[in-house]
Amino acid sequence: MENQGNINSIPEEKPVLNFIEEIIESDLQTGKNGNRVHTRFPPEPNGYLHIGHAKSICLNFGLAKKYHGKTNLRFDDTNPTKEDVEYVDSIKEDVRWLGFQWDGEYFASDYFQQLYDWAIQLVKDGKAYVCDLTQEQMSEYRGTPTRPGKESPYRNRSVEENLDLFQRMKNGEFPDGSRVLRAKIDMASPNMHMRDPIIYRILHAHHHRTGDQWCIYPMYDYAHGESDSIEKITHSICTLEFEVHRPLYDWFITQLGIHHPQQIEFARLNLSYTVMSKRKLLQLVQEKRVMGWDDPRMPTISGLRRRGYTPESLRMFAEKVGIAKRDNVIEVSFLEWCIREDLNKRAQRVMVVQNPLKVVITNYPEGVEEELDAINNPEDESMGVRKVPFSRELYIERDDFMENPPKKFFRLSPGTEVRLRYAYFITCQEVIKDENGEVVELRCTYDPASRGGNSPDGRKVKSTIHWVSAQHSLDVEVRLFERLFLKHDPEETEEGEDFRANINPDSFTILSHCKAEPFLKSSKPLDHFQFERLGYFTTDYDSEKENRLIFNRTVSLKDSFAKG
RNA sequence: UGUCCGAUGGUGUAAUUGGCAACACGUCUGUCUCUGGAACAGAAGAGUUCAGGUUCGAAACCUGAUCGGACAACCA
Repeated sequence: MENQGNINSIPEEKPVLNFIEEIIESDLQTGKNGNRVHTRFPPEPNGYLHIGHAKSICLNFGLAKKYHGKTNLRFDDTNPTKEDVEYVDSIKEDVRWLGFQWDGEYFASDYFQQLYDWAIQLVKDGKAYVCDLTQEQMSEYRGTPTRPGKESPYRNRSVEENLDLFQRMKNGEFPDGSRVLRAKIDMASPNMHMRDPIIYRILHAHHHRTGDQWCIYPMYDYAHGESDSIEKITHSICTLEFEVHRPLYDWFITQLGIHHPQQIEFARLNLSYTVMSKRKLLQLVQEKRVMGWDDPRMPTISGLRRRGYTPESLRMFAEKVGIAKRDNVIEVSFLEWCIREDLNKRAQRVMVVQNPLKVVITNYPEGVEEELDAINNPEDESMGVRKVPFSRELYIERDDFMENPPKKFFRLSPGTEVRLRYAYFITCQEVIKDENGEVVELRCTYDPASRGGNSPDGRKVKSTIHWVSAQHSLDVEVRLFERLFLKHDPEETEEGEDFRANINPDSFTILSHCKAEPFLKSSKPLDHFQFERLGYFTTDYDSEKENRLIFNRTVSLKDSFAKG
């Protein structure tokens, strides 16, 4: 680097702007919205939020924060047949948990009256009409992307007739599906969405907020832009598939002559090996193939939370994947890197043995116990130390012993000396087996002078292993989850393959013979730990319900899913 | 046989709008450590989908192609 060493020539840190920030900054410069930035996060309450929504949440709230603006939370509840209050509650909880606080909280249903009045205005202006075509006829008349559509025979009804019919639609005089209100635009438009799109449909359905007050409901395209406009949103950010809808978004607002937010599209998040379709996730829940929306295998925010992901890690992930218009597929390993990065700095270390092997220290006095100091987090001294009990009988990890070790194996084997972390050097003297030849116990000797983990003679050991004192140990249950859809990369899923193939309520590994430090007794749901050498774990909600300690593995210490 | 979008190391995003293609993750090498694929130090890796054109100069502008995506729900 030519600038090295010369402090004066170090270039100023250039802020890296994504294309949306560029639009906002340019609007700010021209004073387009009176220097206001107002975004919104507009989920439909028809399911739980997933990691893809997290990207959108971080974007919208992040932008508002960066430009000292505001962000609304708006529920796009225009289809009562799919929506429910359970979902609005979960959405609020998830957004809050992610660390964001919205300025306004609204529902599209708050605007039903205004939307209706505007529809009347469109009818009066001759820009909307009631159409009696059946669904089949309408799709026939609509044409195809390569062939223009043709006009509905009802297209030229008089304003009076339209007004009358629309009011009677509203009054519940017609059955579902019998008529719709359509915008009068252009049946020959190359953009299918401009071929006289439907504005209102008849739906005699109970709405979770407005009850039975309405039996006609606005379509997304009609309700969304207007809702943005009512809330004086400046930048309406959505995903790429709505790009084709933008002309329609603009059309309604222009016809109505109301505040005009700018719709900006960005590429949605795709995660390798992960199914993110709400419809499919709902299917898993309904078929009870998972414990619920918050099953630790689910890519939902609540599932990730229960699995031990932190808001910080998700925010870091969202920031690092960036914002662009190009389709992308992010490796799940990258998400896992983010959570390791975060947890490495803050997770309390604790020794847990997943597959215990008994070790007896033959030269350690019986009936004696002592407490040794263990560091809570080598990455963060301020987390302090704790006491770990030590006694004559211990458990170590079965994998940490090999009777006939290969060359690179430095852990315990007959005759070798290793360090018990924070404790003593021990040497394996004898291997005890059962009648099947299985190793059931090790007899070792310890060096009393190596207390704390170092020998005064400066002798080195090749390895340090973790352990727990048998009599003090806690029995805990550990759940190991795979990624949700291990073999199904959305890119590679073959046609006809069932994405639910290996998802079952109990299709994860439960280790029920784990031995842990007594320290864990006080752990509460969603506490984060690093079980030394084994990975990051979090206490499951079920611990309280079932009155025993259950831990979910958030992620292993290493990337066991590395490409290959 | 339509319209609209997009294409930059293995991955994801940049490139002050025409001026030496940068950052992060991953990969590799080394050091260190009382867990560790942690930490620390270093290296390799793209000439920007292709073919033309404009220009002193193109990832960027123009033309044509190729590949990928979106759009034909009374869903959002």
